Amino acid sequence: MPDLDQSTQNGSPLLEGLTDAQRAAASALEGPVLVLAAAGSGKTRVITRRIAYLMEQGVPAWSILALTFTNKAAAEMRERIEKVLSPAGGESRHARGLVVTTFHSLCARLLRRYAEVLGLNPDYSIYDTSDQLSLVKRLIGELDLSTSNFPPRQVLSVISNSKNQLVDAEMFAASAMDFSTRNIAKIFTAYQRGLKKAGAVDFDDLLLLTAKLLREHAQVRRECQDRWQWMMIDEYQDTNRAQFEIASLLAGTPEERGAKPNIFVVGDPDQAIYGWRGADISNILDFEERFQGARVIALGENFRSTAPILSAADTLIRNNRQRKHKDLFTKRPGGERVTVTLTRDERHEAEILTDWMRDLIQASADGDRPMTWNDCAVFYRTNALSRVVEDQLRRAQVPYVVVRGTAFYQREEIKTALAYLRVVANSDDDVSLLRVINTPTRGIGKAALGLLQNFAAGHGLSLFAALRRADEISALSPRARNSVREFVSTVDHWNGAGSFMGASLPGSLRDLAERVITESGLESHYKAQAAKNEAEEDRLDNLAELVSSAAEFEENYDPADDPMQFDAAVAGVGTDEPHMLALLRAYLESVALVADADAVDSETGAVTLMTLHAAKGLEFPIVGMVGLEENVLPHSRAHTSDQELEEERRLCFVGITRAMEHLHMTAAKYRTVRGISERTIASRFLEELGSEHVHMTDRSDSLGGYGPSTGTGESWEDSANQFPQTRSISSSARQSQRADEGSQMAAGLREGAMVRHPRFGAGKVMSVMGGSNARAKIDFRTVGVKTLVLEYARLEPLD
DNA sequence: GTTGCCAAGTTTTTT
DNA sequence: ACTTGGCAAC
Repeated sequence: MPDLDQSTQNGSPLLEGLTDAQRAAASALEGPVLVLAAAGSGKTRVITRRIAYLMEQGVPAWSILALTFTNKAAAEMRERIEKVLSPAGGESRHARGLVVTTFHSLCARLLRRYAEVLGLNPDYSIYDTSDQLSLVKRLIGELDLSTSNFPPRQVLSVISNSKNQLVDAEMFAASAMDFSTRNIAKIFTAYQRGLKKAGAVDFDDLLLLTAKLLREHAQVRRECQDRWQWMMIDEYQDTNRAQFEIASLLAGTPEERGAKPNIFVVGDPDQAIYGWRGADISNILDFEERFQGARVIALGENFRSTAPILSAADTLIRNNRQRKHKDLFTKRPGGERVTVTLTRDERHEAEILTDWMRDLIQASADGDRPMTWNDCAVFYRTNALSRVVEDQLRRAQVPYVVVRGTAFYQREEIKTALAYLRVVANSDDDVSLLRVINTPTRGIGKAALGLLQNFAAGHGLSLFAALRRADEISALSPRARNSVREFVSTVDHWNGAGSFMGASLPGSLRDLAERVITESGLESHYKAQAAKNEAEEDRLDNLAELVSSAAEFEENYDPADDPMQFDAAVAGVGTDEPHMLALLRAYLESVALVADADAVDSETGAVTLMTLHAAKGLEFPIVGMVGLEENVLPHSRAHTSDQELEEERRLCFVGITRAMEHLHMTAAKYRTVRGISERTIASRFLEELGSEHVHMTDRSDSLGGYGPSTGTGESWEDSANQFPQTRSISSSARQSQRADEGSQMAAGLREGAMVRHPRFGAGKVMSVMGGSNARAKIDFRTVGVKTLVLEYARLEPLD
């Protein structure tokens, strides 16, 4: 371990520009440190500088491990570190080997590396919610239980909670007493057996199995501890029990280390919003107990928001009882009050926010800092609320982007194509195989499939192994037998019968993806569909987009980036394995672990729309929040306990504290839920903002003539005096003026402009279509005209 | 074996 | 409102 010179540290240029508290945190190098960082207090800055500073002090990059919650946050942090290390730009040599990643990715890699120790297939698939669901449904059937007594979703949620508490199927079964719980335990056990047989793990297993691996295998633990001498965890308040255990095991004990472990965690209890996913705020309290002698540093000063926004947030969060109060303060003077508006209905709500943003942008045009749509964001509690806002923005021709990173991968055609690839990587993966075996239909229907599944179960085989022995099933019709034979040989053709050594193997991941899509018949299937139904045309584009995503991944793939390449000597494992398989595996892993928040792109020139959860960690000068109503925020499902209600309040707090300069919160008097318009009740959180820093307006009766008339409910009457009536000044006159500009910004592209695509090369923009899935028709020199979904197409403008 | 229609449940947030 | 799953007709 390098000798850290404590005396010179404050002189490092890397610590310049930090406040005293920030500097204290960034330069607290050794031993356990807990940083309680209030919203907007510069915690990312502290972590970034600290890592850079460690390296400057001679700590090798590869001995540092930084954990974040989203890939996006990890990528950003890495970028910022590289910037700090070499401000002039250019390759930074220092950062090589530095691991900045998410808990889940780290675990995925650890499990890959030590698969053998756990008796796990190293080519394991990662099951997402829908894969889990289809497995559990099948098992409930096989166990002769009914899905109405055991709703698969609920069963899965019990299983997930259990795993997050580090309780595996065995332990769960041991403590299951009543009838229902015992049956759930049966399903749990069967589920784990099913996963194991399929060579698959779910999201929770990634954590649970890693915790097990580290706990039970001292050798593995030692290897990891030797490698990572310095650990950092961001958003620590959102770690669950399993993550705490993993962090704890990686950090080690003073006895194991011969010194206090260097673990540095940063969190804010007021921003804990993942309790429902098993996150446990007591991890913050337990930190000092587990890591004796931990230093605790508080960052209180806010550098993000104006005073009124901050005061409103502070006033709100004081309503949480289970909380240690810490002052939020800013030295920034001035700032306008927070706007709260009661609107007629959800369309009116979206309209008002749109006008508001447009007016702010206009007003700033002549100032020293002109704003653009890029500076605006709209947050909502549930994804369903985005639609109306989208509609309104589209009508007003305002460019916008919906942050939903997982949406692409959940489309039917993409899921199917990926299922094919998963079968190529791991033919034991029954859930994926079942998805593709008759998609598109190839004559292996219910009857044939039943026989094959029986045969598999009877011989203890995976389904694919049963397919290979289809000839032994006499009941199978010759026709089906033929289809099966053909299917098996197609798959064999793709993966060299599982060995990836066959002569006809495709040379690249892109080729493989392309071949799978055509040779599986998916392409012609969707082509036929598209000919019948225009709405299906997207699917072909999406499949093409998947191929480019694979191509892009391949281009950026560097096996040396794998955090498990401990060093050339230790890495031994896997050096002579087929490159193609490693690549495919890494690709499938990367698509399995995308998060919604990963799709945030600050360069689009568009308003950003996202859930409050996805907004964590971000900031925008102009923020709108919709749906400040009871049963929306706080959500109707969060009314059963104080804990849930307080989490909703923190969620609201997170939204407010994203705003730097302007904040507008709205509530609709009537909201259409599942087709029917319902009277709403204003969110209790609005009152809890206090009145001093808030400007409330009731516009629910303005522009009358639409929606039900007032007077039926008491809900708004109670607080009527808080919403003084004002006349709405429509800015629609200004709308058309900026409309053209807006739609072009949506794409960031103009017709006739030249762009570069990672795969297709240079091309000319023929036309641009805005909206939620903005597309552009582009004429490429190499491949001709293609329609691309801008969100996924990584186009670069060329001038 | 495949296709198309109707009924029912459904979504709170996400790795 | 919108998707999903089950069932009957082709």
